[in-house]
Amino acid sequence: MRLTTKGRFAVTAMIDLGLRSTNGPVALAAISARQQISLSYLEQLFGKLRRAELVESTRGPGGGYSLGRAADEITVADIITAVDEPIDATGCGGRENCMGNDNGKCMTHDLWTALNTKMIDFLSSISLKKLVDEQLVKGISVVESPVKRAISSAPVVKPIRITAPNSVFALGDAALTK
Amino acid sequence: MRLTTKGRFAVTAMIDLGLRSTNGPVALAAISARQQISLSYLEQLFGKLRRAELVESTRGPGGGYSLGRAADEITVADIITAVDEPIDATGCGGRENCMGNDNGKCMTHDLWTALNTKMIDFLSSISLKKLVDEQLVKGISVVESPVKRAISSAPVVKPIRITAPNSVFALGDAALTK
DNA sequence: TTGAACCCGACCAAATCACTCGGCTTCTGC
DNA sequence: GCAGAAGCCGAGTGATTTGGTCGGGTTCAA
Repeated sequence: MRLTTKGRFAVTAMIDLGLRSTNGPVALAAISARQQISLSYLEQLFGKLRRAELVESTRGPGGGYSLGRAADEITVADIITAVDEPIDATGCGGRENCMGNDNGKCMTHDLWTALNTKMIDFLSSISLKKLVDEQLVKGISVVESPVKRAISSAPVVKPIRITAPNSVFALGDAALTK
Repeated sequence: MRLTTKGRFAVTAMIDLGLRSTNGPVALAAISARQQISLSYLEQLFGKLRRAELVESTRGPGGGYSLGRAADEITVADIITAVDEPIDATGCGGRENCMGNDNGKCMTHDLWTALNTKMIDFLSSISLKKLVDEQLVKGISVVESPVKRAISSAPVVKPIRITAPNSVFALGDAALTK
């Protein structure tokens, strides 16, 4: 499991979906507009999320995506592993033939799978529902999006795109060690 | 904070260092051989670790690296942020001018810094000492490396290099949801 | 003064990221 | 029954990161 902005986009989009999927499917175009994520990129991410059965799609007009199962049965780990699909990276190929040093099997193997497991456990302990509820508490208005203003001829606001630095989990204001 | 193999290499190397730094500094060449990490790459990583004061260097023959402070005062978060130096990535530039949607400030900001903080807290709760002790319990032999065999004319075993898939925290055998 | 070790910057191939484009399929509503 | 809204899909792309090499330093013990 890697942690990049890719995963962050996915989690963000899933929360947006979780917030609004109570009445019918949500169109990617809406999420794209709200979260400032490119539509085509969202399509790619949701393709993976759908294959992982975290979301379901409804085609045709009025269609969109809905959650594949209850929000409290989807974890952050699910989402991130779905879009990042890492497959394998124990460092030593996979089998314990990673010798070449003194002790039989390489340290890296055991060590990293241990830390790995901890991370997975942790991210698995955070459900989508939890994150959605946190957003609701913060007073986000989930009003049925007032998409009235100039139905098709809006100036479309320039995609600005902040040359997104793709590091994830950047340090916030809370002074860490550094 | 990103989580990539870079961070994994750094953590692995630091544990190797923690395991053996009881008697004098440890040479990068030794870590390179044991952990199968390229020497020059290690030099880059340790350059950053040194600048973050997580390790100290001793130059000249017999030199090497030692821990910059006690192993229980170095956390995994310290190590990863030292080598990955992410600077910023709240998605919305940094200030709360990330509007363009209905509600004043974008959801992404609060949301991700929240998750971010959780991750930092978690990784900050794991000390290097903890990881080192875990390795010791597993019966790793930290015998003073028997580097006697053919002092300089060894066949050097081919660097194999498993075309390392650089995903980090790959899923172990423990069946996750997927 | 040799040589073991760290130090440093330039450079590189491959992969990944974030994204675009263009064309398609499916389905609703008129 | 067809226009169009939506999802679906694959190819391509520039920028960045990864993981690494190379070549030269500097420092210092023996």
